[in-house]
Amino acid sequence: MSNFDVFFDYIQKLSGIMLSEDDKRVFTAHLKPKKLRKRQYFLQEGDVCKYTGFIVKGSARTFRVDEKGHEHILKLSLEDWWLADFESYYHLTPSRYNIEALEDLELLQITNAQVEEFLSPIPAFVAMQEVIKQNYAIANQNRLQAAISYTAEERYDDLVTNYPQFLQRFPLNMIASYLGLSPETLSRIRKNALKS
Amino acid sequence: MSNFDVFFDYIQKLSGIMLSEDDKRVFTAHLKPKKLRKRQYFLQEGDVCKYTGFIVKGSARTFRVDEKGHEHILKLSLEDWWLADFESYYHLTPSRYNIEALEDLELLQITNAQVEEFLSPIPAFVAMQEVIKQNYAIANQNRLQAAISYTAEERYDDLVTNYPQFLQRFPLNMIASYLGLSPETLSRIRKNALKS
DNA sequence: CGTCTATTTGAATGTACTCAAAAGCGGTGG
DNA sequence: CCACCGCTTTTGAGTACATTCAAATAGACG
Repeated sequence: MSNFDVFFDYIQKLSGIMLSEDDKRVFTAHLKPKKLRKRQYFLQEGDVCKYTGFIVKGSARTFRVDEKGHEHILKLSLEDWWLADFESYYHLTPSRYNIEALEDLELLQITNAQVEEFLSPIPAFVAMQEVIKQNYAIANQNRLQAAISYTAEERYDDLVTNYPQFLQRFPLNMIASYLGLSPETLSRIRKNALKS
Repeated sequence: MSNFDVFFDYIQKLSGIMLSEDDKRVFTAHLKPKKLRKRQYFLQEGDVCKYTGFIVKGSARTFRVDEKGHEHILKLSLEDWWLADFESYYHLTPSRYNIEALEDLELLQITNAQVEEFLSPIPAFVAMQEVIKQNYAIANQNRLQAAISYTAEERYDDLVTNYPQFLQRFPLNMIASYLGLSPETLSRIRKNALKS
């Protein structure tokens, strides 16, 4: 199955609308396949995030570096997600974030201008966008809720329940940063969790 | 200026599209004015959030009660925001949140089904929704970033800078909960801030 | 096998929390 | 108009949880 077939499946499933051959030709004409090797950067702090990329294969992290030089992971991304700093992407402002491939990445990427011009006329694409934005808003709200009112241990349990695949795919120090914890604290939480 | 005029101004400004008299008639026909007194609930935990309400006047808080009986404020809302638990609203599932008026509220409310049927054909409304969802996603991402990687003091400074109106309108114990802090800690942070 | 990185463990520190109580403030009724 | 009541905010003391720093162990990769 080609990269585009993966994408066609995804959009049809999410939108509930079948794509015509014409639709598919529009996508193949404008979505640009791109490969990144592990540790390569999709976006660097200070640059404008011109593209959003659909992840066909691989994984990435979006992180910020604070004044003390500590990295904080805001987002971990896997297959079937769109990769971008959306603030920078929509507003075309310099990004405060870095996006780095954690595994070799295969993307289908496109600019917002191209989306507006070529993809927005396709109903399945518009419907897909709706669903994505809804899911994204809900997921963020839940994570925010967890960050504000849960203890470190509850946040970890939440991750184990809701995103078990993260533990398969990402090293623990990345998970720790994603949860807003030091690696040592996560290690101790996991040790305790074994007992119960 | 009537409640609807406030809304018409808002939607025209956000969408960049003028409303026709026909458009306005659709809105007045389907957006239902609703008043809530201070301390009344717009939504109770366990209920489905059937309506979203445009806030013409007043303020509200969205909060969760944990097992220990502690309240955690997820969102503080003022004029020109839409009030709802969007997870419950879109999926029609029971909500985990309560939404309570902190000041007398004047709303224009509507169900998602009505939006789909009557409002979605109006281009200005669709454009407005786009902008709102984008802003909401960006704001949530920034807050998440702050919650994960900022200290309590940095989060407070952030609020002072980005949402100074919150300090005018909400009591400090609400602000504390919104920042994920105990009221005592916020009090001490503010005392320290005076020195510098 | 050796090097580099990730993970775990230990000890000391720090930040924010809890509990308790005092002070401040606003509204209400006498 | 003032006294009282309820609620918010502040202050103090002790505690808990997570962090930092340092070092040891374990794993992955060439």
